[in-house]
Amino acid sequence: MPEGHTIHRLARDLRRDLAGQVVAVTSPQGRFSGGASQIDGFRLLSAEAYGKHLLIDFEPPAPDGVLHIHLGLFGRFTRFADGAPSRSEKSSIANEVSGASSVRLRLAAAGWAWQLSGPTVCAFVNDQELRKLRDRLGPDPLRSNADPALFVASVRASRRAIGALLLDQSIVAGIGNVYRSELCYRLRLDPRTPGNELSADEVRWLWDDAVALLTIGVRLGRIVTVDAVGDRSTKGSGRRRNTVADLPAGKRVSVYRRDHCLGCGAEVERFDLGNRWAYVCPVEQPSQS
DNA sequence: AACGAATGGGAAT
DNA sequence: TTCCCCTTCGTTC
Repeated sequence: MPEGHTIHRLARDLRRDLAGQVVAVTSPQGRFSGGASQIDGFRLLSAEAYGKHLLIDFEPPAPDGVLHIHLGLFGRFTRFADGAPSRSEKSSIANEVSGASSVRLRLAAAGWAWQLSGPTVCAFVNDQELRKLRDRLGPDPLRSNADPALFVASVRASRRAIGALLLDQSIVAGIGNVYRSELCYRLRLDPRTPGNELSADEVRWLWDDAVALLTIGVRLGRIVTVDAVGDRSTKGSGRRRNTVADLPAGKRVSVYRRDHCLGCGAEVERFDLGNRWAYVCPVEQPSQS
């Protein structure tokens, strides 16, 4: 499910399956903004992620612009072999049979087909709209050319709570509700702390940890923010903890949606922060005031 | 069957 | 701030 790691992994997989191929683009649901036909039958060049946004490029003479997809909370891309829907896609099949497809977009090429359902955005956008989108996104920890100083400066200039800033895609692109609670926990930081009360080192630590966690998320295909047992990979910053291995369900996060803190067993507190639930361990993340 | 949540975000008020 | 959209899945009646 979709925080930045999901979209970057998806972009990688789409490139692997479809880059360089002529792709049949359709919208079984019929709700593709602008119409799928305008990019149907062109060669797919690349797929890239910027934060939680997925951008897909087609080779001219396809129209100028890119296919813009945002999964939102419910969106999902599913891969099928040889165009044959897999058995796990029962509901999708049932819907298609009944004539009420939930498939917003289908990308089909030799070997593989990908189907998108439930996205917030699926539209072909021109270069100007694309620029507008890029302009309202902050640095993405998963992009190698991202500038951490931008993140540090904007956080330290704001009186808003760090937990709200971490969800603001114009401050940092790609972090969602799980990572924000887990990042604050790992720094033993109350997410209600105003950004301007944090030291440059603390904010930089948040950035570096976001890079580490999101990278692991891409590799594993799921969010894991807890150190694997026996993992001693603390070289480098020393303070940095690197989560490298997958862990069993129930041991992958420390506080998010948990009743008790995985670290110390204290009862986890939950409160609204930026219109989403934030989770803290009141023992390990004591409030400042 | 009906309801509520869910790793999100934009538009309207 | 509040409302609304998107879909799936688990729980409750």
